[in-house]
Amino acid sequence: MDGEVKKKQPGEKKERRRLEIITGALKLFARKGFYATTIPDIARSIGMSVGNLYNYFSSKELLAQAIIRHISAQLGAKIRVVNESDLSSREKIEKIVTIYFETAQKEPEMIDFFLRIYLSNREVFREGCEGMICVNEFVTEIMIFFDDGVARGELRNQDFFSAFGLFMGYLGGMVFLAGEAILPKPLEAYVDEISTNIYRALKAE
Amino acid sequence: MDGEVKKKQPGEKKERRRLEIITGALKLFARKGFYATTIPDIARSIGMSVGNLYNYFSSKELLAQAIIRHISAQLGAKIRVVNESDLSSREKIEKIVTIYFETAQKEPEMIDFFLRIYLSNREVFREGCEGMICVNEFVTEIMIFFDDGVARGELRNQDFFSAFGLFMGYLGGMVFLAGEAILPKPLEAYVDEISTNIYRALKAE
Amino acid sequence: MDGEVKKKQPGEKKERRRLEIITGALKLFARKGFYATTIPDIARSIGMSVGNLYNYFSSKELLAQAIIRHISAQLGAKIRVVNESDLSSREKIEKIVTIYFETAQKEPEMIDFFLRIYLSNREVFREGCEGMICVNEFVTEIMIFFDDGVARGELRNQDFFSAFGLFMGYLGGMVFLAGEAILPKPLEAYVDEISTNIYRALKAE
Amino acid sequence: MDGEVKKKQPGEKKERRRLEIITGALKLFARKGFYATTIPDIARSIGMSVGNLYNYFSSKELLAQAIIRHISAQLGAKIRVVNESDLSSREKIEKIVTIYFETAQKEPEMIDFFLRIYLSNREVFREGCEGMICVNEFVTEIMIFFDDGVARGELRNQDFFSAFGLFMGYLGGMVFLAGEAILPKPLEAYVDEISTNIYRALKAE
DNA sequence: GATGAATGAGCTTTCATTCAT
DNA sequence: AATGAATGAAAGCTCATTCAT
Repeated sequence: MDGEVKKKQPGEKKERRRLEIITGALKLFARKGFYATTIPDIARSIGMSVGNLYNYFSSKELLAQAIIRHISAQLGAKIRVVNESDLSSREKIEKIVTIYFETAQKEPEMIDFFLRIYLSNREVFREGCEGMICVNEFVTEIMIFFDDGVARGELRNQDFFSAFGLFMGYLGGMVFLAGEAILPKPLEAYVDEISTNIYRALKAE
Repeated sequence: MDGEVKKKQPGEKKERRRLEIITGALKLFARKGFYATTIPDIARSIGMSVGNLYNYFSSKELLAQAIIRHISAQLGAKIRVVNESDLSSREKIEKIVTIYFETAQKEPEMIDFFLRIYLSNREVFREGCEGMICVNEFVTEIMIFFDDGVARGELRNQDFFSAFGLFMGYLGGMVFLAGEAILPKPLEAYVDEISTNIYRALKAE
Repeated sequence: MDGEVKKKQPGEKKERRRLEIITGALKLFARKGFYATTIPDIARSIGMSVGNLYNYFSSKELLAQAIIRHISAQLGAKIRVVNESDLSSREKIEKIVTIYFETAQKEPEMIDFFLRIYLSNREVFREGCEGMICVNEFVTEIMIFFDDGVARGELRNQDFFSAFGLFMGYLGGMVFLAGEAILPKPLEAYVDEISTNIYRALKAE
Repeated sequence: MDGEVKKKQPGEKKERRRLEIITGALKLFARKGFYATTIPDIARSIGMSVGNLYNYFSSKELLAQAIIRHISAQLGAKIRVVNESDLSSREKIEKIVTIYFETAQKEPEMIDFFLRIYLSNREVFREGCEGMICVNEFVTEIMIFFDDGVARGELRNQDFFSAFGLFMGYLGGMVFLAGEAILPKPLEAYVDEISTNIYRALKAE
């Protein structure tokens, strides 16, 4: 009478489909922008009908919001690993920069969506992603990294947002420049320089 | 110095009208985004007919490109003044940060357009603004600032783009956070902290 | 009286479900109109799946037609009681008016469906409810009332439809005005006046 | 300096186009219903592009509201002529019934729109036609007819809406029956009988 | 130069209906 | 009998752009 009843858990296969949509839409949005990507585009790219797509996400905006939550969770999880290690702040910075750039290299759509869709089309996220709630998991990990560093005496105690803006603005800026094919060297080649810059900016004393 | 023939310089009044369009469109684009702003919107906002507007800019994209060039020129000019002064690099950084934040405060549409329209809707600038040519004047001034600092031995010699990404990514990130009303303090209150962070990251030794 | 085999009577439980659908759909149609009511709406409102609903009614139109037949039967039955009484025509008119208004008050969806769905969306009833066959039971009772009155010498002998149009058009018009909250008095307050008007119009001499 | 300036009166030709749309849309709405008539249908029927139609009416609902106002004005004007004559109430009733039926015969779309679109799809008129304001001109004339009759002692003084419901419900009902091809005789053949019924119902004493 | 009516492709979204389970 | 995911045609509406005046 309590043997796990599998049936009727509202998802399972539906959850898989949902993820397919998110992944497919993410790619298109990142490549072409929010407005230049149409719902038929997305549906076609994953072999689903327009109507059915709407059974999963009842508007284009809601889909975009699900995507940013997805990205935030993915990136957050990767950084959590770093936070849970016992590296020094200097080493953690390098790890995080590496993670960010690797992601930008291997799954460019994730970072691109973040930079070009989420940060720029605020009207799309106004209702449903107030403040930073849709990006909460990611921000939280950066906050933990920073607080830990301060607690250990490795980083200067300053307004979190000042440090956050430096860290994320810098990385975002570099990925943008890379995307525009302006950088003379490949992104990875900058890891050391950038980590050093960030560390110098944030370190104690 | 006054013999110049006024009439028939290919523009003059036309040039004035052109600037009106740029200024009006800039405001609307920055406020509502590229796609949500319509040509009739723009025409109406400056009391001009759609048809006539097309006599000045033959497409919405070309108008947007003219705007970003305009912004780049404005910001570039402000930074040139700093570069031409004989302040130390540390002081110049503070000046530039102040200029950027003041602009964000007083003419938010300029920075907003840069962050939300130019950086994000790349498809709009793909043809006509390859690389950073439309933003050239601004980038050049930052480059001059950096090279001077290095030449004077005040800044570490490193890849320019690494320094540029730090500087502009950081400032852009902070303005974004301010725009989202996430910052606990007003933007100006961060000038010192941020300038310090940037200087520490870039300084020699 | 109890030997009847319960199982396998081609309906029984099926008949009960059918009625549930009719009642539920009636409410929604009357409230929101034919086109604004969706099949999923209806299914949800009675806790049935869309697929299964189609086992009972193979199209939205057929469902609407079943509903109007249902209403006609209900109203017809109520009027039959009046016809079978031995009241005078004057009294019968008053009874019928009262029944109509009471129904409009207590089960507004019945009258509303009649006025707003059946009378207006003729395209829905074009095939399947030609003429007045779907509303036959109701019309028949009005006809009986009229013929009786004429036979008894209480009502003037005239074209039935002229009398029918007066009777039903009048009542429908009043319910409409009531629904629009235009009437200064509650509907019941008009029973006497209206019955008098109808009687004067139809009475012999 | 005061010779009538024709230019720039906001309409003229535009007004003509507007009327074309109203007339064309009226026909389609009356024939197929509000929801079954599409904007492309309407545009095609008058040889205009969809986009341009929206320059005249910014929504389907607003178009429908313009139509009912148009109809009300037309019918109101016809009845006004009767009101301004010095016929007896009995004769006026006959005139009005004749006008109504003639209109139903010659321009059936006007009466049909009134009965099937305006009266039934209230949601369409909820915002913009509150109460009876869109149908004001017509109702006013009926009110004048009634008040005059009472003032002259020809009609019984009773609640106006009771009389209005009788008059208009009756006529509407008859046109409906005619439209359903249920009447054994042509509509005009009923004028006398109906006028008599109405007169008997309303007359003094 | 200036006007704004006109075009029409294209967008997001809806929904009756089907069908594999 | 029952489910609800899937389909896809079609709807209302928008807007960059053109062009006759």
